[in-house]
Amino acid sequence: MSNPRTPATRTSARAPKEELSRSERKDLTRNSLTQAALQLMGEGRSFTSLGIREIAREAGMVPNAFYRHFRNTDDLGLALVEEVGITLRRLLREARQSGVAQDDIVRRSVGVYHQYVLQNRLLFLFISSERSGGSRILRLAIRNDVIHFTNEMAQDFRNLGLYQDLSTRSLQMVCGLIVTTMLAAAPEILDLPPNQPLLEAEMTENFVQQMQVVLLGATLWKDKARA
Amino acid sequence: MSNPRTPATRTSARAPKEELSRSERKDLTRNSLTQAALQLMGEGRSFTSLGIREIAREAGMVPNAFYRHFRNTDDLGLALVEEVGITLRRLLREARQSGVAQDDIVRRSVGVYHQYVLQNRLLFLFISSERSGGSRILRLAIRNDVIHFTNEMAQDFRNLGLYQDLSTRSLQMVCGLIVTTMLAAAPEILDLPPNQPLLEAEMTENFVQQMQVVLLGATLWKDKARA
DNA sequence: ATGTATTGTGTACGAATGTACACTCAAAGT
DNA sequence: ACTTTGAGTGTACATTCGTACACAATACAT
Repeated sequence: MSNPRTPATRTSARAPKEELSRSERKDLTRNSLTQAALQLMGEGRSFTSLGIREIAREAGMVPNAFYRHFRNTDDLGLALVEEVGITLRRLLREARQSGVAQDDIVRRSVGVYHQYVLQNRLLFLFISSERSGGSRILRLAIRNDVIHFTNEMAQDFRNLGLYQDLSTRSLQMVCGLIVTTMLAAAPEILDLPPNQPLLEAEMTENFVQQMQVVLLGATLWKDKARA
Repeated sequence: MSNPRTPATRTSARAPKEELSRSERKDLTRNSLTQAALQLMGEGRSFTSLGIREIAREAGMVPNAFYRHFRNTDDLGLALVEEVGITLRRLLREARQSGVAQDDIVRRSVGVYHQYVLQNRLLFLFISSERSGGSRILRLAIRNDVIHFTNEMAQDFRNLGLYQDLSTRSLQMVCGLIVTTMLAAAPEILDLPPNQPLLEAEMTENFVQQMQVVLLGATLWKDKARA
């Protein structure tokens, strides 16, 4: 009982509470770092203003542990951009599934998008801020993801037989317009005070109409007229 | 010559080099503070990451002098937003003057806008970053300026007799779409590497076509169809 | 001409930051 | 069973930050 060199009941913070492999545990803490960064941005901080100590503190670990996962904050930012890519891809997948051959497609899609933005609040906040934010590296990386997203959307339109008389180039151009409008709507959705159905309806209606204008223009777009 | 208490040739940094009234000089240094903040943002910093010392240093003054002009960095941010309002207003004015009753209006307007963004590089950088940036106060203030800008554009359309069959509400909706597209183009314009006429032409062409799609949709928009 | 208000300076201090170095200890490899 | 590895800890230090206070010097009001 009275062991001379009692190492018992160590109050170690990294107690192996669950049975997980080393790399699994590493992935977990790494994730908690990225989530901590997102959380801080959700509290009104911009990414470039985040500090290593701050992020580590929010993630509940000692500052130095940060370096076991990222070389610096920009490195963490790139990890977040990866999550952006995944999230946008998932959005497209969900949109694909949620039926497209209905009347009132636009209003339905806008609703789906609205919900998706709210459900992925922090990530869309990150996208919106950093898409034209301070770090050039992140900016370009996000822009790249958005381009991919746009092109996949164009491909989906193709697969669905929509706007068949548009060239691929023009289809991408139109999808770019749609995506721009979508992304511009995100910060407004996120800034909307909750439980204000009137404001929300007004914003949504405006958004729907803008989409309809774009699609109306697209149906009448003549590729031939181009030089 | 050998004056005992020689105060001569003081190396005072605030030497009254020119004949200016006090308030004029104050305005000048205040301006140099806001410009210093813009300059720092131009070097890849986000607004919320700027510090008082940093801004003052860039402006070539001692940290404490900052407080003679602004209570904190957010206060300076609001001053920048004011400049945003003025700049956008000026853009509309220039657009108004640069002839509207021409063929190829869109391409011409896009060119004017492109030039304007480049000429006001730092300010558009500020708008783009902070329109969905970290500080809620700045975000909403900028959003307000953009709404005003949009409505003035709609009014201009009215005055020019364009889109006469659109209700004011719909005209504003369309102008919102145009402004969204314009502002989304700004960061791409600013990130474009210089002396790459091919890339630039491609981007411009895309932008022009998107505008044309929007305007095409607008001409065919039927208000009556709305409930 | 004299006094006052205001703009900018100099010094100072506590708090926070990035990161280097040495450490612990459990998991993985042998 | 042992060694090695690597995630996380603890301490430390130079640097930077925001801001308080006293001060200097000049423009303005009287």
